[in-house]
Amino acid sequence: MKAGHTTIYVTSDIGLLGHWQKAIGKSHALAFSNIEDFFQFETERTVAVWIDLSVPHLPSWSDDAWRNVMQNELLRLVATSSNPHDEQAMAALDAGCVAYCHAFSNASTLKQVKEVVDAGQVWIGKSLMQRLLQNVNRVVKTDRQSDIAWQQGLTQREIQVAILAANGASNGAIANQCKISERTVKAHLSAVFGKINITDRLQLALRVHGIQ
Amino acid sequence: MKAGHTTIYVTSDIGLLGHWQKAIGKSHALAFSNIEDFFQFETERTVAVWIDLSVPHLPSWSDDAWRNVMQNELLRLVATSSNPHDEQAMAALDAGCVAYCHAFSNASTLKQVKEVVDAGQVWIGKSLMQRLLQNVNRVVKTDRQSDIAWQQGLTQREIQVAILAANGASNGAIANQCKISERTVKAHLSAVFGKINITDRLQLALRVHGIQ
DNA sequence: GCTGCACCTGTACTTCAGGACAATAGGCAG
DNA sequence: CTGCCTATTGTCCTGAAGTACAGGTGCAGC
Repeated sequence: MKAGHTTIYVTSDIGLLGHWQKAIGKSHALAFSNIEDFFQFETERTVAVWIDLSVPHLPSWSDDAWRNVMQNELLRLVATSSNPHDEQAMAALDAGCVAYCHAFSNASTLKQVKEVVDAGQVWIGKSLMQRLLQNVNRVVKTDRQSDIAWQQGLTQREIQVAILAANGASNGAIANQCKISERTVKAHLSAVFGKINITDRLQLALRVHGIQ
Repeated sequence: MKAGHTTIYVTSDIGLLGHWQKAIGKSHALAFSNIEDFFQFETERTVAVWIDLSVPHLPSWSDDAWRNVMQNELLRLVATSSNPHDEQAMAALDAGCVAYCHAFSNASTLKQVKEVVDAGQVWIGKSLMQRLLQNVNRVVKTDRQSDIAWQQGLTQREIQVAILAANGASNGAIANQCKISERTVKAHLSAVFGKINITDRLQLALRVHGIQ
């Protein structure tokens, strides 16, 4: 096995350190038991940094200490947690970490993470990936769903008129656009109001645009 | 090197097939040059399927053919593209693929993808990861920004009244809640309308809630 | 002390939204 | 054929929204 990058382990858990050294490697590796020591560290070559997020006095990801670390092109951070959950993972990755995994993952998984990180890529688990994709979809789907939820039971014409009204068009403007009389517009809107149980076009706008 | 899972290559590009066979392996591997043949395939053991998204007649991800494939626990799909971009990647991953990479990635990268997939994890590149995280953040950040943009130049009271009005409260209701007269509510709203150059509370609602 | 600003209130008026009551016409299923 | 639904339009009326004009208070800065 080739030397790979220098590795730094940051943990105050002596058992975890042993686990890492066994799985990932001991040579070319440094170990820090507190985060301040790591922040002092300087390097001239690429370094993979394995951080146990349980380490004491870990600053917030928005802290300046992290900003400096993340701006250093030579440092690649691997966040690990003994109690992993998606929020923590997303925060870590968003801050700039290139991997997130269970601190006590089995040796082959840890080795794999190391290889992926050494190759300049990122590593995340399956469940986290699904979570991320869900978020992407939610942006689209919530929009799409609120475009259809309120329409239940409405006729095509009613929907058309409702959308225009919900976007700020006056009855007269809607009448012009739909080539019908203003009276008819009122009729359609009244029908809509009754069906979805509201009383005016502002409520309609809130429904149509998915507010409340 | 251990046998790993069976591998299936789906591509009509003979050069790509050679590249894959060289990088990932030829033994325990099948090759299909068209997608229909793959859809016919049945297995009793876990199979990693490398799909060249340039293959002809590739159905949409929402197609029933894919639904069957994705529901099969034994099949792990690796999507590859000769012209990769984030939209395609997200669509593929969302559909259920467990990896997405450049079809002609170098041998070590392809091998790494294989290992990650064999380990039951997912593999994505760095830029795509950042894209996913951006989406997560956008959900929060856009909401927050549209909460302040329209407030420029308004007094505290005006903002308070505007928010209530934008959420559907009548002038009378706002008056009660703010312990002021209905006339004053009108005055505040008129001031707001003038300052942000609109004419009625529905426009206000659209602005406040970041529509248009 | 004057000035500007935020905040508050009143009367009067115009405009528009929405409800009540009513009617006509075409399409479609039983 | 008849009842039901959709779409259309009409008039009358009420009430809310918004504007115009006019005026009150308290507070901070010059």
